[in-house]
Amino acid sequence: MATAAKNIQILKEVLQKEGLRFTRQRLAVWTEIGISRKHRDADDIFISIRSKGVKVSRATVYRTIDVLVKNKLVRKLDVGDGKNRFESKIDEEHHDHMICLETGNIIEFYNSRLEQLQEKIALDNGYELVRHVHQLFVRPIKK
Amino acid sequence: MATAAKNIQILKEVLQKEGLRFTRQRLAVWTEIGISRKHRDADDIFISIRSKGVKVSRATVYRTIDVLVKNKLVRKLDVGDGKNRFESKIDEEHHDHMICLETGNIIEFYNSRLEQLQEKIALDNGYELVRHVHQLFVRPIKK
DNA sequence: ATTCTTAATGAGATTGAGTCTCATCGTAAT
DNA sequence: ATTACGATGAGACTCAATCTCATTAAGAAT
Repeated sequence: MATAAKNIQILKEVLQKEGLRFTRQRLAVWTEIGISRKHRDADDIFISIRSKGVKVSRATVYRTIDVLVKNKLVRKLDVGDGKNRFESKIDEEHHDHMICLETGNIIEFYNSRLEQLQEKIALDNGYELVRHVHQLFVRPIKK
Repeated sequence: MATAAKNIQILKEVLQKEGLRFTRQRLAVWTEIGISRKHRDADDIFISIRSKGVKVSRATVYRTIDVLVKNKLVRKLDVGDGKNRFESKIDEEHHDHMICLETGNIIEFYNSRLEQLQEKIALDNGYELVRHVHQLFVRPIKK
Protein backbone atom coordinates (compact mmCIF):
# COMPACT_ATOMS: atom_id res chain seq x y z
CA MET A 1 0.00 0.00 0.00
CA ALA A 2 1.17 3.52 -0.73
CA THR A 3 2.30 5.46 2.29
CA ALA A 4 3.65 8.99 2.13
CA ALA A 5 7.09 7.73 3.12
CA LYS A 6 7.08 5.07 0.44
CA ASN A 7 6.03 7.58 -2.22
CA ILE A 8 8.86 9.90 -1.23
CA GLN A 9 11.27 7.00 -1.51
CA ILE A 10 10.00 6.11 -4.97
CA LEU A 11 10.42 9.71 -6.11
CA LYS A 12 13.92 9.94 -4.69
CA GLU A 13 14.99 6.82 -6.51
CA VAL A 14 13.68 8.12 -9.81
CA LEU A 15 15.35 11.49 -9.37
CA GLN A 16 18.64 9.86 -8.44
CA LYS A 17 18.45 7.60 -11.47
CA GLU A 18 17.85 10.66 -13.65
CA GLY A 19 20.59 12.69 -11.95
CA LEU A 20 18.05 15.24 -10.73
CA ARG A 21 17.75 16.96 -7.39
CA PHE A 22 15.07 16.35 -4.81
CA THR A 23 13.11 19.61 -4.41
CA ARG A 24 10.00 20.78 -2.60
CA GLN A 25 8.30 21.46 -5.92
CA ARG A 26 8.96 18.00 -7.33
CA LEU A 27 7.72 16.39 -4.17
CA ALA A 28 4.61 18.57 -4.20
CA VAL A 29 3.73 17.57 -7.78
CA TRP A 30 4.26 13.88 -7.13
CA THR A 31 2.33 14.02 -3.85
CA GLU A 32 -0.54 15.85 -5.50
CA ILE A 33 -0.87 13.27 -8.27
CA GLY A 34 -0.24 10.31 -6.03
CA ILE A 35 -2.62 11.20 -3.26
CA SER A 36 -5.54 12.86 -4.95
CA ARG A 37 -8.41 11.69 -7.07
CA LYS A 38 -7.52 10.65 -10.58
CA HIS A 39 -7.70 12.20 -14.01
CA ARG A 40 -6.55 15.69 -13.07
CA ASP A 41 -5.21 18.21 -15.56
CA ALA A 42 -1.99 20.19 -15.18
CA ASP A 43 -3.62 23.45 -14.21
CA ASP A 44 -5.74 21.69 -11.64
CA ILE A 45 -2.59 20.26 -10.08
CA PHE A 46 -0.86 23.64 -10.26
CA ILE A 47 -3.73 25.46 -8.49
CA SER A 48 -4.04 22.76 -5.87
CA ILE A 49 -0.36 22.86 -4.92
CA ARG A 50 -0.43 26.64 -4.66
CA SER A 51 -3.54 26.53 -2.49
CA LYS A 52 -1.59 24.41 -0.05
CA GLY A 53 0.98 27.15 0.28
CA VAL A 54 3.76 25.59 -1.77
CA LYS A 55 5.32 28.05 -4.22
CA VAL A 56 5.42 26.50 -7.66
CA SER A 57 5.10 27.59 -11.28
CA ARG A 58 3.25 26.02 -14.20
CA ALA A 59 6.59 25.44 -15.89
CA THR A 60 7.77 23.32 -12.97
CA VAL A 61 4.52 21.38 -12.86
CA TYR A 62 4.87 20.47 -16.54
CA ARG A 63 8.59 19.74 -16.23
CA THR A 64 8.05 17.48 -13.25
CA ILE A 65 5.16 15.63 -14.84
CA ASP A 66 7.38 14.89 -17.84
CA VAL A 67 9.94 13.25 -15.56
CA LEU A 68 7.26 11.24 -13.76
CA VAL A 69 5.68 10.08 -17.02
CA LYS A 70 9.06 9.15 -18.48
CA ASN A 71 9.73 7.00 -15.43
CA LYS A 72 6.30 5.39 -15.43
CA LEU A 73 5.24 6.83 -12.10
CA VAL A 74 2.47 8.73 -13.84
CA ARG A 75 0.26 8.08 -16.82
CA LYS A 76 -0.77 10.76 -19.29
CA LEU A 77 -4.34 10.45 -20.54
CA ASP A 78 -5.76 12.28 -23.54
CA VAL A 79 -9.54 12.39 -23.22
CA GLY A 80 -9.96 14.42 -26.38
CA ASP A 81 -10.77 17.83 -24.94
CA GLY A 82 -7.36 19.36 -25.47
CA LYS A 83 -6.19 18.96 -21.90
CA ASN A 84 -4.12 15.98 -20.82
CA ARG A 85 -5.07 14.28 -17.57
CA PHE A 86 -2.67 12.57 -15.19
CA GLU A 87 -2.95 9.67 -12.80
CA SER A 88 -0.53 7.81 -10.57
CA LYS A 89 0.52 4.37 -11.74
CA ILE A 90 1.73 3.30 -8.31
CA ASP A 91 -0.39 0.55 -6.79
CA GLU A 92 -2.59 0.70 -9.86
CA GLU A 93 -3.39 -2.15 -12.17
CA HIS A 94 -3.21 -1.23 -15.82
CA HIS A 95 -6.55 -0.08 -17.18
CA ASP A 96 -8.10 1.88 -20.00
CA HIS A 97 -10.91 4.41 -19.92
CA MET A 98 -14.50 4.80 -20.90
CA ILE A 99 -15.67 8.41 -21.15
CA CYS A 100 -19.39 9.11 -20.80
CA LEU A 101 -20.42 11.64 -23.45
CA GLU A 102 -23.35 12.84 -21.35
CA THR A 103 -21.75 13.33 -17.95
CA GLY A 104 -18.03 13.44 -18.70
CA ASN A 105 -17.56 10.66 -16.18
CA ILE A 106 -14.43 8.58 -16.61
CA ILE A 107 -14.81 4.87 -15.93
CA GLU A 108 -11.83 2.53 -15.82
CA PHE A 109 -11.84 -0.90 -17.40
CA TYR A 110 -9.46 -3.75 -17.97
CA ASN A 111 -9.79 -6.79 -20.22
CA SER A 112 -6.90 -9.19 -20.56
CA ARG A 113 -8.13 -10.64 -23.85
CA LEU A 114 -8.08 -7.13 -25.26
CA GLU A 115 -4.54 -6.57 -24.07
CA GLN A 116 -3.42 -9.85 -25.62
CA LEU A 117 -5.06 -8.96 -28.91
CA GLN A 118 -3.21 -5.68 -29.06
CA GLU A 119 0.12 -7.42 -28.57
CA LYS A 120 -0.76 -9.92 -31.26
CA ILE A 121 -1.84 -7.31 -33.79
CA ALA A 122 1.43 -5.42 -33.40
CA LEU A 123 3.43 -8.62 -33.63
CA ASP A 124 1.57 -9.79 -36.74
CA ASN A 125 2.67 -6.59 -38.41
CA GLY A 126 6.30 -6.95 -37.40
CA TYR A 127 6.16 -4.55 -34.49
CA GLU A 128 6.60 -4.60 -30.77
CA LEU A 129 3.85 -2.88 -28.79
CA VAL A 130 5.28 -0.06 -26.70
CA ARG A 131 2.10 1.55 -25.40
CA HIS A 132 -1.44 2.08 -26.46
CA VAL A 133 -4.18 4.67 -26.30
CA HIS A 134 -7.63 3.22 -25.89
CA GLN A 135 -10.71 5.17 -24.99
CA LEU A 136 -14.34 4.17 -25.37
CA PHE A 137 -16.76 7.06 -25.74
CA VAL A 138 -20.10 5.87 -24.48
CA ARG A 139 -23.68 6.86 -23.70
CA PRO A 140 -25.84 5.47 -20.90
CA ILE A 141 -28.38 2.95 -22.14
CA LYS A 142 -31.85 4.50 -21.94
CA LYS A 143 -34.44 2.38 -20.18
CA MET B 1 -16.33 3.16 -56.07
CA ALA B 2 -15.88 6.83 -55.37
CA THR B 3 -16.16 9.05 -58.41
CA ALA B 4 -15.91 12.83 -58.28
CA ALA B 5 -19.59 13.10 -59.19
CA LYS B 6 -20.63 10.73 -56.45
CA ASN B 7 -18.57 12.58 -53.87
CA ILE B 8 -20.19 15.87 -54.85
CA GLN B 9 -23.58 14.25 -54.47
CA ILE B 10 -22.73 12.94 -51.01
CA LEU B 11 -21.59 16.39 -49.94
CA LYS B 12 -24.71 18.07 -51.32
CA GLU B 13 -26.93 15.68 -49.42
CA VAL B 14 -25.14 16.37 -46.16
CA LEU B 15 -25.23 20.13 -46.65
CA GLN B 16 -28.92 20.01 -47.49
CA LYS B 17 -29.63 17.92 -44.42
CA GLU B 18 -27.76 20.47 -42.31
CA GLY B 19 -29.43 23.44 -44.04
CA LEU B 20 -26.08 24.69 -45.31
CA ARG B 21 -25.15 26.10 -48.71
CA PHE B 22 -23.03 24.37 -51.28
CA THR B 23 -19.90 26.49 -51.77
CA ARG B 24 -16.64 26.24 -53.67
CA GLN B 25 -14.74 26.17 -50.39
CA ARG B 26 -16.74 23.33 -48.90
CA LEU B 27 -16.39 21.31 -52.06
CA ALA B 28 -12.65 21.97 -52.12
CA VAL B 29 -12.17 20.74 -48.55
CA TRP B 30 -14.22 17.61 -49.10
CA THR B 31 -12.49 16.88 -52.40
CA GLU B 32 -9.08 17.37 -50.85
CA ILE B 33 -9.79 14.92 -48.03
CA GLY B 34 -11.66 12.47 -50.20
CA ILE B 35 -9.15 12.24 -53.02
CA SER B 36 -5.77 12.53 -51.40
CA ARG B 37 -3.61 10.28 -49.28
CA LYS B 38 -4.79 9.80 -45.74
CA HIS B 39 -3.90 11.16 -42.35
CA ARG B 40 -3.53 14.78 -43.36
CA ASP B 41 -3.62 17.68 -40.92
CA ALA B 42 -5.73 20.82 -41.31
CA ASP B 43 -2.90 23.08 -42.38
CA ASP B 44 -1.77 20.56 -44.94
CA ILE B 45 -5.27 20.55 -46.40
CA PHE B 46 -5.42 24.35 -46.29
CA ILE B 47 -2.11 24.77 -48.15
CA SER B 48 -3.01 22.16 -50.72
CA ILE B 49 -6.33 23.78 -51.59
CA ARG B 50 -4.68 27.18 -51.95
CA SER B 51 -1.97 25.75 -54.18
CA LYS B 52 -4.70 24.60 -56.54
CA GLY B 53 -5.89 28.18 -56.89
CA VAL B 54 -9.01 27.96 -54.73
CA LYS B 55 -9.30 30.86 -52.33
CA VAL B 56 -9.94 29.56 -48.83
CA SER B 57 -9.11 30.43 -45.23
CA ARG B 58 -8.03 28.29 -42.32
CA ALA B 59 -11.27 29.20 -40.55
CA THR B 60 -13.30 27.73 -43.39
CA VAL B 61 -11.19 24.60 -43.54
CA TYR B 62 -11.78 23.97 -39.84
CA ARG B 63 -15.46 24.87 -40.05
CA THR B 64 -16.01 22.55 -42.99
CA ILE B 65 -14.14 19.68 -41.41
CA ASP B 66 -16.40 19.98 -38.37
CA VAL B 67 -19.45 19.53 -40.58
CA LEU B 68 -17.90 16.56 -42.36
CA VAL B 69 -16.88 14.89 -39.12
CA LYS B 70 -20.31 15.48 -37.58
CA ASN B 71 -21.89 13.77 -40.58
CA LYS B 72 -19.46 10.89 -40.58
CA LEU B 73 -17.95 11.69 -43.96
CA VAL B 74 -14.59 12.27 -42.31
CA ARG B 75 -12.80 10.81 -39.34
CA LYS B 76 -10.70 12.84 -36.94
CA LEU B 77 -7.56 11.10 -35.74
CA ASP B 78 -5.43 12.19 -32.79
CA VAL B 79 -1.97 10.71 -33.17
CA GLY B 80 -0.65 12.43 -30.08
CA ASP B 81 1.50 15.17 -31.62
CA GLY B 82 -0.95 17.99 -31.05
CA LYS B 83 -2.28 18.10 -34.60
CA ASN B 84 -5.44 16.24 -35.59
CA ARG B 85 -5.35 14.23 -38.81
CA PHE B 86 -8.30 13.63 -41.10
CA GLU B 87 -9.31 10.85 -43.44
CA SER B 88 -12.33 10.14 -45.60
CA LYS B 89 -14.69 7.47 -44.36
CA ILE B 90 -16.30 6.97 -47.76
CA ASP B 91 -15.54 3.58 -49.29
CA GLU B 92 -13.41 2.82 -46.27
CA GLU B 93 -13.80 -0.09 -43.94
CA HIS B 94 -13.51 0.84 -40.30
CA HIS B 95 -9.97 0.53 -38.99
CA ASP B 96 -7.73 1.70 -36.19
CA HIS B 97 -4.13 2.86 -36.30
CA MET B 98 -0.70 1.75 -35.32
CA ILE B 99 1.85 4.56 -35.10
CA CYS B 100 5.53 3.66 -35.46
CA LEU B 101 7.51 5.56 -32.83
CA GLU B 102 10.67 5.41 -34.95
CA THR B 103 9.43 6.50 -38.36
CA GLY B 104 6.07 8.13 -37.61
CA ASN B 105 4.48 5.77 -40.12
CA ILE B 106 0.77 5.18 -39.65
CA ILE B 107 -0.41 1.62 -40.29
CA GLU B 108 -4.10 0.71 -40.39
CA PHE B 109 -5.48 -2.40 -38.79
CA TYR B 110 -8.83 -4.03 -38.20
CA ASN B 111 -9.75 -6.89 -35.91
CA SER B 112 -13.38 -7.90 -35.54
CA ARG B 113 -12.84 -9.69 -32.23
CA LEU B 114 -11.43 -6.46 -30.86
CA GLU B 115 -14.43 -4.50 -32.06
CA GLN B 116 -16.81 -6.99 -30.48
CA LEU B 117 -14.93 -6.86 -27.19
CA GLN B 118 -15.27 -3.11 -27.04
CA GLU B 119 -19.02 -3.30 -27.54
CA LYS B 120 -19.25 -5.92 -24.84
CA ILE B 121 -17.18 -3.96 -22.33
CA ALA B 122 -19.37 -0.88 -22.75
CA LEU B 123 -22.53 -2.98 -22.49
CA ASP B 124 -21.32 -4.77 -19.37
CA ASN B 125 -20.99 -1.37 -17.74
CA GLY B 126 -24.44 -0.24 -18.74
CA TYR B 127 -23.34 1.87 -21.68
CA GLU B 128 -23.77 1.98 -25.41
CA LEU B 129 -20.54 2.38 -27.39
CA VAL B 130 -20.70 5.52 -29.52
CA ARG B 131 -17.14 5.68 -30.81
CA HIS B 132 -13.68 4.74 -29.74
CA VAL B 133 -10.12 5.97 -29.93
CA HIS B 134 -7.60 3.21 -30.33
CA GLN B 135 -3.98 3.70 -31.23
CA LEU B 136 -1.09 1.28 -30.82
CA PHE B 137 2.30 2.92 -30.50
CA VAL B 138 4.86 0.45 -31.74
CA ARG B 139 8.53 -0.11 -32.52
CA PRO B 140 9.93 -2.29 -35.31
CA ILE B 141 11.21 -5.62 -34.07
CA LYS B 142 14.99 -5.64 -34.32
CA LYS B 143 16.46 -8.65 -36.08
C1' DA C 1 -30.98 37.86 -65.68
C1' DT C 2 -31.52 41.00 -61.66
C1' DT C 3 -32.64 41.73 -57.10
C1' DC C 4 -32.54 40.59 -52.37
C1' DT C 5 -32.00 38.07 -48.08
C1' DT C 6 -29.08 35.89 -45.35
C1' DA C 7 -25.57 32.46 -44.81
C1' DA C 8 -20.54 31.90 -45.77
C1' DT C 9 -16.13 33.60 -46.03
C1' DG C 10 -11.45 35.70 -44.95
C1' DA C 11 -8.05 38.39 -42.47
C1' DG C 12 -6.50 38.76 -38.53
C1' DA C 13 -7.29 38.85 -33.52
C1' DT C 14 -7.83 35.72 -29.81
C1' DT C 15 -7.60 31.60 -26.90
C1' DG C 16 -5.43 28.20 -24.24
C1' DA C 17 -2.39 24.28 -23.33
C1' DG C 18 2.08 23.65 -23.22
C1' DT C 19 7.14 25.22 -23.83
C1' DC C 20 11.05 28.21 -23.48
C1' DT C 21 14.23 31.90 -21.60
C1' DC C 22 17.16 33.57 -18.40
C1' DA C 23 18.04 35.98 -14.08
C1' DT C 24 17.79 34.31 -9.56
C1' DC C 25 17.42 30.71 -6.07
C1' DG C 26 18.49 26.52 -3.54
C1' DT C 27 20.44 21.79 -3.30
C1' DA C 28 23.92 19.12 -1.87
C1' DA C 29 28.75 18.01 -2.39
C1' DT C 30 32.95 19.46 -0.31
C1' DA D 1 30.08 27.82 5.28
C1' DT D 2 31.34 27.88 0.67
C1' DT D 3 30.65 26.84 -3.86
C1' DA D 4 29.09 24.93 -8.31
C1' DC D 5 25.61 24.23 -10.97
C1' DG D 6 21.00 22.35 -11.41
C1' DA D 7 16.11 24.05 -10.45
C1' DT D 8 12.84 27.47 -10.35
C1' DG D 9 9.52 31.32 -11.62
C1' DA D 10 7.59 35.14 -14.24
C1' DG D 11 6.28 35.96 -18.19
C1' DA D 12 7.25 35.75 -23.16
C1' DC D 13 6.40 32.65 -26.71
C1' DT D 14 4.45 28.80 -29.82
C1' DC D 15 1.05 26.81 -32.40
C1' DA D 16 -3.37 24.50 -33.34
C1' DA D 17 -7.76 25.83 -33.23
C1' DT D 18 -11.56 29.26 -32.58
C1' DC D 19 -13.79 33.65 -32.88
C1' DT D 20 -15.06 38.40 -34.80
C1' DC D 21 -17.08 41.07 -37.98
C1' DA D 22 -16.93 43.52 -42.35
C1' DT D 23 -17.40 41.84 -46.89
C1' DT D 24 -18.83 38.37 -50.34
C1' DA D 25 -21.72 35.23 -52.65
C1' DA D 26 -25.39 31.36 -52.56
C1' DG D 27 -29.71 30.66 -54.28
C1' DA D 28 -34.66 31.87 -53.77
C1' DA D 29 -37.89 35.02 -55.56
C1' DT D 30 -39.27 37.74 -59.27
